[in-house]
Amino acid sequence: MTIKDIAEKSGVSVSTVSRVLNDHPDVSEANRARVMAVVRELHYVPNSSARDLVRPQPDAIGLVVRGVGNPFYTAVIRAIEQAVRAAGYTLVLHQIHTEDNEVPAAASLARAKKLRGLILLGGCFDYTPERIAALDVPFVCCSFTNSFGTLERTAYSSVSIDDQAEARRAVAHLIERGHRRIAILLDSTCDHSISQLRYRGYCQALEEAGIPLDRELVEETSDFDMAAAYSGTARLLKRRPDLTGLFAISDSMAVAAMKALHDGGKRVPEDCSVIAIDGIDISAYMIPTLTTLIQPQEELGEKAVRLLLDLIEGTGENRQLRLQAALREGGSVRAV
Amino acid sequence: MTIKDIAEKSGVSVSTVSRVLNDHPDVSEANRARVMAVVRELHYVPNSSARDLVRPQPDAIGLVVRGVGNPFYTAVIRAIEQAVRAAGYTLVLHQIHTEDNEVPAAASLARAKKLRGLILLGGCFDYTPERIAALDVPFVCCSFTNSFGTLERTAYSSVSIDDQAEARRAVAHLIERGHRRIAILLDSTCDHSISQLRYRGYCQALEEAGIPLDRELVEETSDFDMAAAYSGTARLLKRRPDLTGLFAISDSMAVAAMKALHDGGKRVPEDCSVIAIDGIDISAYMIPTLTTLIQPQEELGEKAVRLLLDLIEGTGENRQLRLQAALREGGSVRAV
DNA sequence: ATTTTCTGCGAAATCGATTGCGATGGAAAT
DNA sequence: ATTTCCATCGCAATCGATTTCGCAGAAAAT
Repeated sequence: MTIKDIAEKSGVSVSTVSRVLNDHPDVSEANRARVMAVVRELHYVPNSSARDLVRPQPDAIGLVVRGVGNPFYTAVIRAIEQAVRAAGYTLVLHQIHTEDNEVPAAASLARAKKLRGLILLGGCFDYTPERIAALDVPFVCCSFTNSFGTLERTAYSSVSIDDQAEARRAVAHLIERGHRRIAILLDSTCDHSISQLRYRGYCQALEEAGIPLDRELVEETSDFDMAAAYSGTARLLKRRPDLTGLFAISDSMAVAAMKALHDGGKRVPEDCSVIAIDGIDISAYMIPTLTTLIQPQEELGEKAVRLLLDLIEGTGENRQLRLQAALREGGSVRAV
Repeated sequence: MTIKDIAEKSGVSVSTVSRVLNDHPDVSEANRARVMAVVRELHYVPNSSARDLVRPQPDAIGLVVRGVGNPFYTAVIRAIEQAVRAAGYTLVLHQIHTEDNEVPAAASLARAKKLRGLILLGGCFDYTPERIAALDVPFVCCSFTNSFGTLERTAYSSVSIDDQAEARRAVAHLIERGHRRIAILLDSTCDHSISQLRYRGYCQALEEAGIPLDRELVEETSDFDMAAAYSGTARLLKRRPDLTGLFAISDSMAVAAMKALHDGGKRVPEDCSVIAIDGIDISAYMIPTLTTLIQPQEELGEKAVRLLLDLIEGTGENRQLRLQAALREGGSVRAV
């Protein structure tokens, strides 16, 4: 059903129908009513492709998220959505899974929806410069590590915390309180990922304190979910029951770890301290409250949007922002 | 920049360019290379509106979620996405906020993206039949209560648990274990919502057990978040320190409540038992493990998609599915 | 009564692609 | 030397809307 059908059935020209549909003044009340009646009767909806062809489409930007499941992203997404809306854009959200490669997804998304720009949230960014160029759309990475390493800073925009530095800070926090046998819980779902950066921070903190790296204290789960974190911690505990501190690379992993410690007979923080990075809402309600480095989730989202808008409307210059996390001292860490 | 520009710059007709772009065989290697070179050089991307005008666009269905923040929806969304993809459709995700009215949002979404159908997830559905008709697109409600009451069962498709019955079951679980002073923690962000249905179930269970309703044991938080649940529980505790059981209408509220109980000097479950509904992942990692009625999250999503596909491709008949929740007995409930 | 001003309306151009069909040319077959 | 065939390519129609422009005819001004 097209506008022509409406025109015929209501005895006017397509122009008039179009005018009615777009609230143009140049149409009589009688015709307007007649056309509207037909439109309603036939449940006619204008073809948006045809419409967009003539009228420039409303500006939209896309958000590609890997694993909406992670509660950490929730607040970020919310902030992004608000900022995007405030700037007069529409947000199209696209979820991808870990198995997928997000480049094609992002590209097809951008193509299909005529997006002005893209925000890539939560994933790893190990693309070659060629693949980035192939995207051919302004984009910014949010909490999105580029571990490919070969990219210059001007190759893309990004906003995130300094993963390595913050991880170092978290581990140093434990070391300062006398811990020496500190385990790390990380996940290896994505090579060269945030996990790797935080692992480097862990190593760095140990090194600075003169503590040799003990591979037995490194537990790498195969999956980025709580069940894996739980069983990983259980294995860790069996291997090294003498550990006194645990650094989890995410709050949700820390939560699962605390449960595993508890079930394994370890009290937190009396027997083992736990620290993490993220600052998801629910971690404040753990018993004891999780000590963690809170990422500025709202700010991450807002800044990401700002960077993207700069790219789209402004200078078009790539920038890389590193925000600071804030330590929340809960009850999960104790000096030994 | 249009296909015509590409054609001119590479010295061929638009047809040839189009053929190159669409991998048609009827084009020489020389031309193909030349055109591709120009395309890359100019970073040309075909206008999808124009393309869609000629070629029918891939089928997409939309998912309108109120508050992606709620971790309960995560698994549902994942299941929906998978099912949608498996059926050969694309999923467009649209987040809305509690302040917004989701009807216009959904309608504009459907219109703008030419969606074949809509899934409304997690919200309340108090629309009049007229407003539903105005949507004019196949849709199904998933975990989406219709409390308007005036709608016949054939007016729309839906899938959810039987909120009232499951709430009754949860509260009965406490009553069977000897509890009589059972509080309920609910939220009133949305009138006539899931919260209301679960409240009815609470009342029903009490009534069946001959326990009079005590308004002091009913705590209605103003916001659907954990902070509100925490302070609500604190108020509750101050008002009625003699309570022995607590029914939270969601897992995340239960988590906050457990923290408030703990901070208020009540041990769970020794002093107060806690039960909830939802079954979010993290609730299994609480200490003690939260006793809850687990909603079949994957099944909810899968069934929702199935119902929608029936509407789109099949009989077009509206159906209403009620799935069963499964009791998980954690450590948060104890007999008195 | 004639001219001028509006109001409404329709014909047709336009947006940027895809594609059927016919034309062209050279290679192969006769 | 014709004829046939096949591989390429371009013309033009088409998709479904919006919008400019000009033309009617009624209303207002002269």
